[in-house]
Amino acid sequence: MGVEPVRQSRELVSDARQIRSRGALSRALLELLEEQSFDQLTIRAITARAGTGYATFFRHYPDKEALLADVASEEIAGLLARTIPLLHDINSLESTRALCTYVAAQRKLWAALLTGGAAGIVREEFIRQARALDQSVARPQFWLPADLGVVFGTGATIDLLAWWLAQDEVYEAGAIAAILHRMVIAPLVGDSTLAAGPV
Amino acid sequence: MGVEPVRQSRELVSDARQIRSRGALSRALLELLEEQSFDQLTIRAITARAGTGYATFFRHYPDKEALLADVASEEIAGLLARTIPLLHDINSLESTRALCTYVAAQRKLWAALLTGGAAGIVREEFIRQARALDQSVARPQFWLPADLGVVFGTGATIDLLAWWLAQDEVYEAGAIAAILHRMVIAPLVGDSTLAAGPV
Amino acid sequence: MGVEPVRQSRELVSDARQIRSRGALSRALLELLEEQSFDQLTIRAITARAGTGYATFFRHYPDKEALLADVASEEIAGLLARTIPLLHDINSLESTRALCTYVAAQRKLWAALLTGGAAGIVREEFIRQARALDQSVARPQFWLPADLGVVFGTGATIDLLAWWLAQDEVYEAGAIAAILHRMVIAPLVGDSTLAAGPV
Amino acid sequence: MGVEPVRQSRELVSDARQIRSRGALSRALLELLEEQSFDQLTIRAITARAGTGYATFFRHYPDKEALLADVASEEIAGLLARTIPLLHDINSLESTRALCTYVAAQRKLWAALLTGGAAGIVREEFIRQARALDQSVARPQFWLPADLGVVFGTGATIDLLAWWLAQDEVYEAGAIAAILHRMVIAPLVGDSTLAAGPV
DNA sequence: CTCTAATCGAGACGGTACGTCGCGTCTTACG
DNA sequence: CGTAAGACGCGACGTACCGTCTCGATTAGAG
Repeated sequence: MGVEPVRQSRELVSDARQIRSRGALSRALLELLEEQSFDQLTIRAITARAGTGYATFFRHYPDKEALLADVASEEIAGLLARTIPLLHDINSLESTRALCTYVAAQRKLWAALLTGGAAGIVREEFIRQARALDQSVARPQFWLPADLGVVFGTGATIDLLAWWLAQDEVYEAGAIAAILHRMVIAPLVGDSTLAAGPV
Repeated sequence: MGVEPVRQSRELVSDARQIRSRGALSRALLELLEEQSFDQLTIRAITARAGTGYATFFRHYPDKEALLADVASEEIAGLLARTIPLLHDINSLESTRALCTYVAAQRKLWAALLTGGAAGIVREEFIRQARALDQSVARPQFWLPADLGVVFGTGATIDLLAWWLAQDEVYEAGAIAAILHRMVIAPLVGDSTLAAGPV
Repeated sequence: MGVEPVRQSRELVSDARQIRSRGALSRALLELLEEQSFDQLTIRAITARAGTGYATFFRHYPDKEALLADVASEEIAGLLARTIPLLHDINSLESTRALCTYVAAQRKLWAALLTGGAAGIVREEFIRQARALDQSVARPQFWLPADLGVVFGTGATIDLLAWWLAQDEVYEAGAIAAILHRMVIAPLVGDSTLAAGPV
Repeated sequence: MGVEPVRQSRELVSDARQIRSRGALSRALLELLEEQSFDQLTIRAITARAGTGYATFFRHYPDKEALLADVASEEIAGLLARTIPLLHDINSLESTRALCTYVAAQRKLWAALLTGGAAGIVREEFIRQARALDQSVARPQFWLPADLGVVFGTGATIDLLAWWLAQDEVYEAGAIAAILHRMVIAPLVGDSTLAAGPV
């Protein structure tokens, strides 16, 4: 009877109506996150903003968190995949600059995710995913516990990017990359030359 | 009628019963935060755990957040007061060690606040208070925006302490202080000797 | 677009598929009425039982009630046409026996209608139709309001038949006819001989 | 937490607020039953009419049926207690008249219960309760199955009373009692004199 | 025997009532 | 007569079913 199992993945949906509904809900969520915190955000408010029926929400997602995950999870994975390698690159400063440029290219999305009402949740999801990756890749220093390295590196990077995206006067990606590298990446990889030198 | 204006501050309370109720509620909150997230914590659960009447809660606090603030706000201010000066001390490593020792002395409280269900809120409150302090004191480097310095320094310190308190095998305060200094404090104050050298 | 006007009457349908769908829905309704009440019966359950698509239901009937009416209305009219004349027959006992024999011949159908989950609705439809007939035919006694005679006669007859059909050990049609005649028909037509005498 | 067990019985309630709420809900139910059927009656509509909050309904009754039972169950038992003895009284006509007078005295209540939207349910509850009573008391005739006697007697009596209460021009209790006695009671007890004679 | 239009299944959708839960206010009965 | 216990109005929750709608995929029956 009232089965209607929730579709798991975004791409497996072909029906045009479903695509429309999901798009509307995602857009509504990002819009509302600019105004209020994720916790005090109502599913009713999301569906109202999206222009869909209330029950339609549950035909796609079991709860608010699932919608956020659908919006953010892959983006987070994508960004993480570009962050972890920073620690091994020969020229880590150049790579850091590439990372910032990538974020700047999707500035609107990342501003919503990192400075909006879901910032805390997105931040935790970042760290959760980072910890789940093979930690051996993230062990740059013998005196630093690997897990702490991951938590510190990921958290500090997110904080720095979030601060950047929250500014009205836009710093250039290069400037932020320099700071990010000097404050976070270099201490992790032990790149003393750059860490100590001028920018 | 049902006027009963809520008492604003903790010290203005003299009645023995009020002190008892507030203590019970605070203790109940900290206990419950070890089990579940702050958001999904109900006032009914807090009062049940505290052994007080449901309505009694509202005679002391307007809502959950107020109770948390009452428990955490001053502690946060106290810890912050010990953190900011790190950036100006001649011997910042020594000061960092003092900070970690202080936290270790109140390990139970800080574990509840920094690793429990309210961790996110407490973290944000830390940063909020830090930003509100005179930022001039926190400008160690010309190439680093002052506000970003505060956000980065505070956030990274909290993350590091939270990670430490979440470990079962207890690292010594000195070891953590060394890491904290090398990863966060030194880069902020430009203490290149320590930052670059081995530990 | 979605015009597809609902067919009003049963006989105007020629397409084999429509006949099949309607038959399946009718059968499903009667089956389900043996298990639960008409009210708590959902259209989804009917179509599932019938093996038809959900929307197909609405291509034939505007709502649940219409399906029930399609199944029951003509049967009710047919039975009523055999009941009313009882009141004028010379030999009313013989006619009553004929009525019961007729019901027994369609026992399965009438058991579903009179003892199943739609019993109340079918009963009211009986009385509604009986009242709509010319009431002059039903005025056997000067001291009895005609409308009351119809209501009493129809209602009591239905109740008696329903009780009969609900019994596991099957009373013979003749025995029920005797009781029906003695308790309902005779008092209505003033047949004092039979009403007062022993059976 | 959300315990608040529903109070079972009407009299065990002492709190003035509960009494007020229950009264308002009962009154609202009876009012609305004059306008529409019980099934299509919404709990929201009942609470709206009663002027209470929606959730308050469930603090007193688990569902619509329970409210109806609270309103009707004892009244039904009371009326039944006056109906069954009719079959044994020496002077059954006199007793029948007393029954009708009793109903007339509470005309408003019984009109709501027997002619309103819950008529079918109330009727079934009448028969259910009657069947549950010791059936030996209701066996007046050897040729009539006891259970059928109960069903017929109760059902026919209710129908007759319902018809009476539905009339605008009010028949006198005595006139209805005469008809009820002649059509239902006399045939059941075999009182041939009255059944055949004039009124 | 084909081909065209009616009918079908499947099920997403906007609605709305359900019954539950927690909030914060206000009343009551009890100690 | 002050306080705990808890009833209340409110509103969001997640579920179920309604009746409408759009999709192809058959499949009948007219030509």
